[in-house]
Amino acid sequence: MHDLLARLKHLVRSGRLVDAHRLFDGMPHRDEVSYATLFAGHATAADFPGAMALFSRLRASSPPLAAADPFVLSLVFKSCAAAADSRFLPHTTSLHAFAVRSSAVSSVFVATALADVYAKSGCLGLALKVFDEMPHKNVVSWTTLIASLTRAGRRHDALRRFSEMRTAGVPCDSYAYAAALTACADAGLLSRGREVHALCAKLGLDATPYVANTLATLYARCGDVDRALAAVSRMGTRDVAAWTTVIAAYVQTSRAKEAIEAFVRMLREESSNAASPNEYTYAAVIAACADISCVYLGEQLHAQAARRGFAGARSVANSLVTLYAHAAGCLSAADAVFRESVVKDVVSWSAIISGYAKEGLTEDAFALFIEMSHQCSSPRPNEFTLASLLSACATAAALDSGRQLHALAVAAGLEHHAMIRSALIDMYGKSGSMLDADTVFSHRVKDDVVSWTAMIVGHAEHGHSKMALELFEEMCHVGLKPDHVTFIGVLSACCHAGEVELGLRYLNVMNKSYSLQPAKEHYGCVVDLLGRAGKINEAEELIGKMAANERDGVVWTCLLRACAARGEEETGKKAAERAMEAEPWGAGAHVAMANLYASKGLWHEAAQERYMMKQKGLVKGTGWSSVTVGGEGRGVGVFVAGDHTHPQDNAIYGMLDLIYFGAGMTRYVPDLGSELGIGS
DNA sequence: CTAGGGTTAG
Repeated sequence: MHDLLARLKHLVRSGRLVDAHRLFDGMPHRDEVSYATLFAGHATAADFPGAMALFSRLRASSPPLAAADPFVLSLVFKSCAAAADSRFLPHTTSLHAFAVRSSAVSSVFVATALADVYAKSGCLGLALKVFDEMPHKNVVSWTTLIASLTRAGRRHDALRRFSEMRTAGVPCDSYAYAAALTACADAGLLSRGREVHALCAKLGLDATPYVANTLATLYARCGDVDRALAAVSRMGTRDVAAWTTVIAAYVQTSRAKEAIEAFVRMLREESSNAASPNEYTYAAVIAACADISCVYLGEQLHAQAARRGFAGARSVANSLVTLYAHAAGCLSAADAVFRESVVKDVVSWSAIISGYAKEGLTEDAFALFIEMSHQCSSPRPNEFTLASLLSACATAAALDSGRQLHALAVAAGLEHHAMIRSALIDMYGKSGSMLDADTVFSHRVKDDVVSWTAMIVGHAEHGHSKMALELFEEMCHVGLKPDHVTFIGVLSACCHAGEVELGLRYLNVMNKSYSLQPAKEHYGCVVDLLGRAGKINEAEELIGKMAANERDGVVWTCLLRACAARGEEETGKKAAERAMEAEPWGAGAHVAMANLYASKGLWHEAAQERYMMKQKGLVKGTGWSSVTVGGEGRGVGVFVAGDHTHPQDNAIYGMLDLIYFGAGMTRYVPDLGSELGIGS
């Protein structure tokens, strides 16, 4: 008999549940112990239906066995908690009732496991009730309570319970410290975390793998990579989680290169220290690739993860969708990974939605959102989902849809979220309603740089340059540090207002006072500003100050446009050449040159540019046509009609329509409107 | 034979 039980234990431990059942069925006698052993197998397999079937069998057994056995019940609950499926809630309720009737709840094991089930099924209220009714709580019960509160986002309550537990004199173990540290890490409470760190260091528990990893997570989330690495090095050998924590720490602090290097080192030491990357590791390192849009390496990691059988894991799939959705021109790859992934959560949906939103494919983004809402176990949209959709509305200037999303955000209780607030301001600003943007902005706590920036950009885009600049000064006055996006707004406000001196000063301030290195976008604004003011030489000089690899098609096209406006043929030609070098696929330089020639009445040269575009295959689509219109200062020279590749240009089509109608001309459908010198 | 913990993606 003992021999059979030992064999059963062995089979369960090695995960051979089917063999274990066969042995179990063949046993001459089955008692609570053999049942419990088998239940443990169902628990590790997260097989609640199997556990329930076995439980029914136990209750019907003859001679009768004690179904209320604490060993048995705690394992049934454990398998339910591991399955983490809210559909099992009715079963949990009846098992709870059974446990109460049979007084099994008085077992600290049963009650703790039951509370854990409720917490993991999203019924924190019921879980807390079970906890509070427990006559004796031990360190495991307290830890479960603390972890449940943390998972539900109630970190401060979790830490209160941690203090309560210590006051009650329950000695903490490494699990308890890890739970408290997780609460600190999630809430970003560095000082509280350091206190807990000191407590467990006194007991020497900071070297246990779980605690060390939690400490590393805490410090990494607070931006202190050095402390995170120090925490990990306290443990004997780095396990997978430790490596992953380190890699993730680099990713979270925007150090993608170091993250990738750490991963490479891990692979190199793989054979000697037996720590192989798992799905979380791949998810983290692919996220690093996504951050720096390194699709090439990301694809290799994709292949490697697939070979090792991790590509199907939800975390890896989500990282891959993010990688491909984030990089230009890989949306179909993102879509393929998304469609292939079996289990989709709110992160998967949000990632793919943001991919379509970023490409300006507003309708597809909304179609996906609707598809997500129609899923049978539809994930509730969260701040990431709504923010992506709001940015899609912003690019499409879709005010009505934006308003509906605003209502949705209010209904979901997300309107106060910083991410949502700034997305709303941006959407209202880009959709033409600064009044609504201002309402969102002024009714909330003004401590968020992104919201201020969205307001500044909004005012700048509306031509309210003075307001934009006043807002910027106010923002600095209240002690907020502008970032590089803020300066794009500031500089474009100067550009719209024609404030040459001011623009140059801000470009300088950016570097001197805020130690922000101006990027090509900033130079682009000022080049445009100088060009519009007719200071073509200064504009050219400024381009000379940029790093060579920063000089993209946009700055050259800015200069070219300025030349076109002033009829500066020589510099214009030079700029056009550079623009074509930087963006051989772009048609803008040809269009601008055609405009330049058209404005001088050089119709033949203008036509020549059009012909070159056709030669280069830059004009796609059927039935393309081009029309040359005589100048008269109406602003429009040459335009080309082709297929729409940039739906965000819709606003520009609209503006051009107006101009054309105003000039008594017929409507047209161009895709290169932005190159016609209209807009910024 | 029983209950709790760390690593990930938008």
